[in-house]
Amino acid sequence: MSTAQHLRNVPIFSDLKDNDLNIIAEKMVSRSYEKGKMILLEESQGETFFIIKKGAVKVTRQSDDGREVILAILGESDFFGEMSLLDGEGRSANIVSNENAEVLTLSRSDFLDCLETYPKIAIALLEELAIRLRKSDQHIESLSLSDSEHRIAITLIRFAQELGTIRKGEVTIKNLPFQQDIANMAGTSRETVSRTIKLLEEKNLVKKDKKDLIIYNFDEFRQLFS
Amino acid sequence: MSTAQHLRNVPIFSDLKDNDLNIIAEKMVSRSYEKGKMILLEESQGETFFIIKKGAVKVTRQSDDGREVILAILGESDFFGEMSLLDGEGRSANIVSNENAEVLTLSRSDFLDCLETYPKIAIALLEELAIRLRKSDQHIESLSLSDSEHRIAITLIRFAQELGTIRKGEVTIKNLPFQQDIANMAGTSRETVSRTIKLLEEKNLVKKDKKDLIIYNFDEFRQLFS
DNA sequence: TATTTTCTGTGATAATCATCACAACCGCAT
DNA sequence: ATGCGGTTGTGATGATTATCACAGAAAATA
Repeated sequence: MSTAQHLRNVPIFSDLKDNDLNIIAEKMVSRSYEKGKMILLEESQGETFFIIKKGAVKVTRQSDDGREVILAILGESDFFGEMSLLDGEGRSANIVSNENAEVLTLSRSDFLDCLETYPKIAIALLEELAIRLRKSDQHIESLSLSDSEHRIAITLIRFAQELGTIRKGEVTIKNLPFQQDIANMAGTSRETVSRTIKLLEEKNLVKKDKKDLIIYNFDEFRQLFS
Repeated sequence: MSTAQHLRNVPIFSDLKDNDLNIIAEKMVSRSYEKGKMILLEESQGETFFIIKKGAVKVTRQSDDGREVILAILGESDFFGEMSLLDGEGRSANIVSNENAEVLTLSRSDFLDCLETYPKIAIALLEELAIRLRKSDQHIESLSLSDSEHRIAITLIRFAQELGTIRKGEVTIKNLPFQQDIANMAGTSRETVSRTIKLLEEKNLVKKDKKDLIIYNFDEFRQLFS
């Protein structure tokens, strides 16, 4: 698939004419990272905008004592790196490739040019940031007031919405992330994730199937936990 | 002070020429709310953009069982309401006036017109949203990995940065919010806030002075807790 | 000023959950 | 197959912190 075709799938570029898309596509450079590599380091200068062509990345923050908080997991056609380009601050999060990943990159100046040249991109980007803020707010709410069962359930709902496939009300999350990653998103411990998923299975709300997780009745599940 | 003069202090408008500022100012309507009134209700349709002229508001989310999470406290020259205007989703948070407050409002269509007409506003707004996302990320990190002492300290740091005045390394937070509000931001209980602040006093890190809180050495304090 | 309401301090108790420790399991390379 | 690194399941234990209960302080209202 051509670079322009990839861009077509990215919400912030999808409004553009083919012509303009090609112009931008030419400025982009493709790179790839193997699983577990750090793509962006906390505190380094932000000079690049990234779009995920293939694979997935974790957006994390790390505490002094080495514990990791996962802010989000991004997949194909998601983008990152825009924050420090926009506000000029250094990076505030690390980005680690979660699988082998291919990305398209755009330099700081080309990115900012885009915003000036195509106001539609700026507006689409505003929309996307608004959506992310909303998700952050929900995340904060869940961390603030729920017990671990709720927090884990809400994390599963997030995965279902982003990685899941629906079939008659039943959602299958293919390739559920490791318990440790779920724990780092839910603000709890790995062991508690293990015990809680078992509990949810005993309540007949979910079922594990090898690497996948099935939520029997997604609407009911959401009702119960959010 | 005229409406245009107020706008001048708002980051996203500060780049504009006087002329353009006046045009926008004319479209704005002033309203006031007494303390404790709900300005915006969760789940209602978002049709207005607000700028705080005077006073302060709480941005909150409420759980089914009535507990409240405070996402942010906004003060003069801050704005809100942009999120549902941008992504078209319903409100995701409540806004409650924390003191008697006066706001300037702009209708949905006037706001969107502004973005189209003045790309600078769109870019400045992007910057502001990036800053907010960064704060959210920090908030999420602190809720995920700290114990209550750290979470409360970090909440105090947030207040210091937004409401505090510095004097030779010593920050005074005038009119510290109620313990219950601090607890709702830090994701803990009111009693724990009481005990923790006492603890911080015993460690000679802070001092209460009537309604104010003094952090003796702000840099050291930040070092210790973030 | 008196009175009511709201906010704060503090003990006692119980619930939740992190942590440690280790066995079992899985996928993968030899 | 056999072994090995990474992942998961599960018990026991203790620490942290929420909750309840109420007294005292401060602020708002009459």
